[in-house]
Amino acid sequence: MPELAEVEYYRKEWDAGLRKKITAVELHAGKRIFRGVDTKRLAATLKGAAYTGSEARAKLMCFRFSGGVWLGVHLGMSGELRVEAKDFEPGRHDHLVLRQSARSLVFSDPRQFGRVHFHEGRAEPEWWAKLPPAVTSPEFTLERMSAFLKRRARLAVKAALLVQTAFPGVGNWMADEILWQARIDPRALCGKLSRKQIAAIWEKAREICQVSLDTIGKDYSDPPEDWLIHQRWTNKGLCPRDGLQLKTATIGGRTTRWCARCQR
DNA sequence: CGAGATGTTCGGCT
DNA sequence: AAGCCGAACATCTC
Repeated sequence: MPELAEVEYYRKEWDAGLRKKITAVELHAGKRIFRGVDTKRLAATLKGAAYTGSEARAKLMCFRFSGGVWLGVHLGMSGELRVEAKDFEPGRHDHLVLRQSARSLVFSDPRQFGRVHFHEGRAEPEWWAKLPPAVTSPEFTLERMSAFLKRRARLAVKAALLVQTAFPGVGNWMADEILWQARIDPRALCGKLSRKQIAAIWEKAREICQVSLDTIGKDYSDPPEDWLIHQRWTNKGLCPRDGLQLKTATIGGRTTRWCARCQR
């Protein structure tokens, strides 16, 4: 499920436990989401620490704890964060449970494409510090984005939008949304895009990221009614602009839907 | 029962 | 040699 805005929404779920101490940690050691992590150390370190704050960047969340403890969570394809009762009994896919006196903070992920990061120390860990500039940030300039698309001249634009080093946080539905709003055929090669088209992608990418954060990211409310996402994911699949049946194909290894009339 | 799912990474090919 | 593609990862749902 989670792309940029969904990740921001899930991050805030754990706010219920802010400034409160972790009394116990329960986890499924050896599960894929903990690959590369010393789970014994993680559990021992978090126990007794207070949850002091969090932030989301791209599709990654970072939770901070007293004493210089950093916990990263990537939700992968099927991950979610929840808050449960203090005596909640973890299910099969509840791989990480942080107990507090009044509640349990839960990371659940059936498919386990998600992952947990862990770091102790004063300085930001590399997995958190080394993320590219957010699409909504001033550093995400038209020049920077154009240069990237030029380097990927032989790549379909849909595939380019999924490259996380260039469009951090953009996932499959956002990529389709950007191209639909910018009226560009997802199969178009980056090298063939006009300046005007590149400018449209830049503008729409920034706008869609921001509006998604302000709706889905805020309280999971719906983005504007006329967006493609409502047709793309939940309805029959008609272009919101002209009612034409959307096309479906695999582009960049992912299912892509677009309108053959208004996207060229 | 088989196919596909809002993601990332790796190995192999050009 | 960078860049591109498909497969793999693990599980559930339609």
